[in-house]
Amino acid sequence: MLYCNSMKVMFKCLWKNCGKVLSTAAGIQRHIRTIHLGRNCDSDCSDGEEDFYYSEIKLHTDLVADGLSSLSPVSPSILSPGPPPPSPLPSFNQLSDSHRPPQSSDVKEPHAGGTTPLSRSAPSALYLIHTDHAYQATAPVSIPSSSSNSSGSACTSFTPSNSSNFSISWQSPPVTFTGATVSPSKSQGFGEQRSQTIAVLSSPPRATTALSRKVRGEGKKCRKVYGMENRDMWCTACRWKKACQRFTD
DNA sequence: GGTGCCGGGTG
DNA sequence: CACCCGGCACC
Ligand SMILES: [Zn+2]
Repeated sequence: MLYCNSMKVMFKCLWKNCGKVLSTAAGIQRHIRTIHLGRNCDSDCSDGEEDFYYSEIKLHTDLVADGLSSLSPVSPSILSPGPPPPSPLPSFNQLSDSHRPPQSSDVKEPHAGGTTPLSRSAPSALYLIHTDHAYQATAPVSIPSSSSNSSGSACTSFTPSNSSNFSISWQSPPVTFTGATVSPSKSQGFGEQRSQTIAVLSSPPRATTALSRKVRGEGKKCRKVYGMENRDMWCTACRWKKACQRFTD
């Protein structure tokens, strides 16, 4: 067994890019009420909604310097409603801001080469890094050059309208290989080359799942947080079955 | 089977 | 545009 004498409980805001960490539950609740929910209630008019927007994290005070490997976010709905332990512990908010490799200047991740499948297993280790938008842009930025226009404009103008979000959405190309060019002429005569073992031989079974479909986000989204019965509390994107825009992880 | 969400549909 | 849903990959 470990001698985990010194353990600390913090509360992390789950709102979009906030990531604020406070040491008391009352503090994070007030933060969420005033900042995100926009309520100017004085103290205790909590209808419990702000409980959805933060999570409790435990961390050892020893390992906090380098490890940060023992952080287990648990749902705050079961935490004791009693008064939180009075331990201010300030200046702990952005602990992981200077923890990035100095190489990535603009791009989200270094992401070597184009053809490496980048089999990233056990992603929970770097979940705590909490980059601003470490999300979408898991695909190489090389235009697949399919359907090249007749005019020879080689340089692909990207039109960097807003540097906020550009979605490449590298979908797998339509590989519906049906054997040969189906000729719809019904009077083919007699040679109806019916079946010649239509085995789609050019479709790898595991077509790099990391790239094909954006590797679904980790954290809970509105649907799981609020539940089906509270659907009107979801964000609009979740209601329309689009990518959640409240809990972007 | 539940969940996140892309693509496509409707007004 | 807002809004909804089928279907799919992922747990
Ligand atoms: Zn949402």
